[in-house]
Amino acid sequence: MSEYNFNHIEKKWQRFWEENNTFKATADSKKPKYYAMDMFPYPSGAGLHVGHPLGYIASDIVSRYKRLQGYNVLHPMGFDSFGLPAEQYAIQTGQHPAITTEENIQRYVEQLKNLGFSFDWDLEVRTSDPGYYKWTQWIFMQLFNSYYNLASDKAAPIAELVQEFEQHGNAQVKAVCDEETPVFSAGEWKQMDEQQQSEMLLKYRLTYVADAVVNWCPALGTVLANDEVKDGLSERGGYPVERKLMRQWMMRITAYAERLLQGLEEIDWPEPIKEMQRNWIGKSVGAEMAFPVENTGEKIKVFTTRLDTVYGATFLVLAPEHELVEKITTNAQRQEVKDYVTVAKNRSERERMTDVKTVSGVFTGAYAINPYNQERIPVYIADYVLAGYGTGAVMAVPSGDQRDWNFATHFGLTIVPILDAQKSIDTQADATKEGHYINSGIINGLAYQEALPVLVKFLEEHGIGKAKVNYRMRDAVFSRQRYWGEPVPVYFKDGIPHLIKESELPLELPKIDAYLPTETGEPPLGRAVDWKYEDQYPYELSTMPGWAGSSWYWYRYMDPKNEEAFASKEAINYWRDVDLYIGGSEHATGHLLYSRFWNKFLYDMGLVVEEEPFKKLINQGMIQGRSNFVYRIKDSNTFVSHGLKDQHDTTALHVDVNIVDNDVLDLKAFQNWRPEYANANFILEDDKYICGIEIEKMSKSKYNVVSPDDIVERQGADTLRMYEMFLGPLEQFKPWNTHGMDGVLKFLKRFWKLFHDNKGDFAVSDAAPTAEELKSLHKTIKKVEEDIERFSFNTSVSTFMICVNELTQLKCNKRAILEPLTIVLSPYAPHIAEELWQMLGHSESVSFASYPQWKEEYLAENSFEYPVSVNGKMRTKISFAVDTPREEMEKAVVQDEQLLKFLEGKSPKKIIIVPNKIINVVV
RNA sequence: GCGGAUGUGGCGAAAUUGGUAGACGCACUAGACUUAGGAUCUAGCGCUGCGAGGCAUGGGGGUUCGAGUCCCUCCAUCCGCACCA
Repeated sequence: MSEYNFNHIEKKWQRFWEENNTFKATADSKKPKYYAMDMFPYPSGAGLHVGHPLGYIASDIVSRYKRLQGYNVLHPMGFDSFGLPAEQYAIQTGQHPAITTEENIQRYVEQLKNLGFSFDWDLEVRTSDPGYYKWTQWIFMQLFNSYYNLASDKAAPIAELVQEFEQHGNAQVKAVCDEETPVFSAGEWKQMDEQQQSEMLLKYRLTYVADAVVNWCPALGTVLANDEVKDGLSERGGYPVERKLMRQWMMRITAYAERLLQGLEEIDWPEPIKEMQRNWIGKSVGAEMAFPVENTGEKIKVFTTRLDTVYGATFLVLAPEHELVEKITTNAQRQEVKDYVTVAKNRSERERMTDVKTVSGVFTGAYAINPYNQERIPVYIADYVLAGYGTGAVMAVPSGDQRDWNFATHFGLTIVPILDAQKSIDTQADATKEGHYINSGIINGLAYQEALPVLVKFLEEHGIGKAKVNYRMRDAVFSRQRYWGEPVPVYFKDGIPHLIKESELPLELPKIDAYLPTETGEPPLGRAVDWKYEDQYPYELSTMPGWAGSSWYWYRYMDPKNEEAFASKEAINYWRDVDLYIGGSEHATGHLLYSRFWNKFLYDMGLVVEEEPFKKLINQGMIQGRSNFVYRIKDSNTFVSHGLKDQHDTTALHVDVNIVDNDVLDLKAFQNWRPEYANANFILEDDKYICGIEIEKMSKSKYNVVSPDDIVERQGADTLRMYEMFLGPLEQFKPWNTHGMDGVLKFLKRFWKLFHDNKGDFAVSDAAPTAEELKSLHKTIKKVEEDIERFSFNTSVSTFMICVNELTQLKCNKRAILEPLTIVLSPYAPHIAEELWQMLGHSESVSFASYPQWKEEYLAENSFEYPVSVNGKMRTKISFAVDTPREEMEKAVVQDEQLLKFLEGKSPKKIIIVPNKIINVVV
């Protein structure tokens, strides 16, 4: 073989790896572990496009590198195979989603194998596999059987709680539970019947059924989680979403709010993602206090982060949905309030969000009493107060809050200044905390820091409130009215949910005749015939959301075939957590938060050993599509080239990027593309049809999808891998662009050529390498090591190119240089590396070679040239051995003849030596 | 509005703790070879100037012997959150 025949080489080694199980990972190794994982894909019908492998290539490079470094590497791949598209397809065609899913996975696996990833395919998992979702259901059962104990600050078995109830009631219990949970004694507990006890326990369980206001999407026929709704539209499909009260399974993620927040401090994640999670959790520290309502005996609870402004509170505002609205409204105001509430309820989330400028609200007729100064203040309702946040009521301080100021100004309410340093509050509010309080009773003359404890003490002494931490995050809705998801392992007896027995897992999806809701509006599972627990009790008919299966899958990879546990103790103790997790940032508040929640729960249960699942996270940027356009002159079949389009009235149309080369349209191919274009005419510029371009998301409908298969066929997988890395920093978003791919292929050809003589025969020399050759090699090794350690893969590719350019110049074909270079290159271009490694006489895979370390002796023997500046001006250069001590260098510098010329007789004041960089002399 | 990021040639980009800005690749120009190919090799390629040199990292200011990098300020683009009390 004389030419670099990548097609032949790549097929050969992919087969070799598969047949030899080269990348098998087992937990019993004596080596240190490294767990590199990608976010597993949803296997869509469109197959992979060139954007998908970007993150996989990066994690594969790290995996191969870590193997060379002597680590036992776990590098698996699997499929998040429950999901909407397969179900939508099933609705249209009647084909079972399992069949579609299976076909799509086959295609994905084939495409992934073509790219030469070092996955251990024996570990593949699929969330829709009953052997897998058995354990998703099992974890659900553990959550159902647990509550959150605030005393120990961790989850605990519900059985312990029941025991406590039997002995002492719930007075001593410190647990996360529903707001309205009443206090009861042991006696009262025992008096309750089974149904009442069950209802009570549901208030404590980490997963529970409750009537909740949910995001209902009529078009999709299901509820959606908050993170699946963007701007009032569904993330998938972009359908409108409405608020609806429904009985749903919920996950008590709020119990973990504080730990989810604190945990962010320990993990090496990109700051934007951490910030998004902090934002989502939305912690705010403040106080909760009750305002009594005049003549009613009712109290309005408010939450505030600015208790210090309480003397400036001149009115209260309730959310229109607040439960007290009905009770406190006076007869005189009743009609007006009713009208306002109706209007507010009928406004969609979306309208409410877009219309934030308009001030609206209604007086209830009621007055509350400010407990600090006994002032009588009016109570309003307004939709700028949200029912779902805090207590659904606020104390309004118009001098310190702009929205309150706007409201007060609009309705002519009193504005009381409370700080002496406050700017004029005639035109706007001033939210600063500077100065000393005025008009403020017990805190007059104090500053913010001194005032707060005084106010909190007052609250507590009078029993009207307390300091409180509030979180924006709500419990997660866990039900989906869908077929293609995990069945919830629950049946109902007299309306009370019961878990099925563990031995009965998995509860498999029943067969149904159509994948649509029933006539009575029940979820598709309601169509299953004879699907009853013990032939009499109805099962839960909703299924789990998409995030259920992906919230623990990294444990299943450790031990995917285990039928006794979700993973064995040994496997979990060995692999522990994911060292490197690569995936898109779109999962910031969904998958990544839910996974951390479930992991913390499993940790509390003693089932796993690390509290945080993903130690290091990298978000790879999306590769965008580069769409091409043709311009059709209106009402004609004539297409005008991009440069001339402004002379005509045209319509821009997407054209398949595969029939465009370098923005030049292949006219023949275009005429054959679609029947209606067969007789198309063209107006050309310079004899060419130039297409317009736009950067968009890669998608079928935009005809800008580039499949990796074609690239692999034409330029090879190694070229594609290196090129995707070369394109720029991993985290960055960048358009797909084939210009430059030739440069990478050229590099691989040159590397191949170094091992071959003029006739194209394999030829390496055993001669000893020269210093120059060694320097080139070691520079490369050092740089590539550093690059991989800091996930800067694009610069490595440049380093390889420089090295091969240098060696080509030196005509170096020496084994002592090329052999280590092959090893270093192998994570990036594994196929060509294996081929050359074999030619060099090795029988095992290059992955088993040990990584060549930067050699101490080499450093000591070789010198480094320091540029020397005098007062910032570059003057000369002096060479030193790499590890020369600083004092020696300083001595040598002042004696250097070249330098003395520039010092002009003056002696240096200061000599600054930056290691390996520069020497700076200050006169 | 709040929070986060980014801004360097014709293009993708590099510069790791402040230390010779533009490595490497693409495109482009000139040349060599030739079985004419979308192959290979050589040289050039930020702006300006004949030249030595001067000017350049979104704009302005500062710290420093020295700033793409640090500080202040303004501008632009992208992303996230958004009546959160």
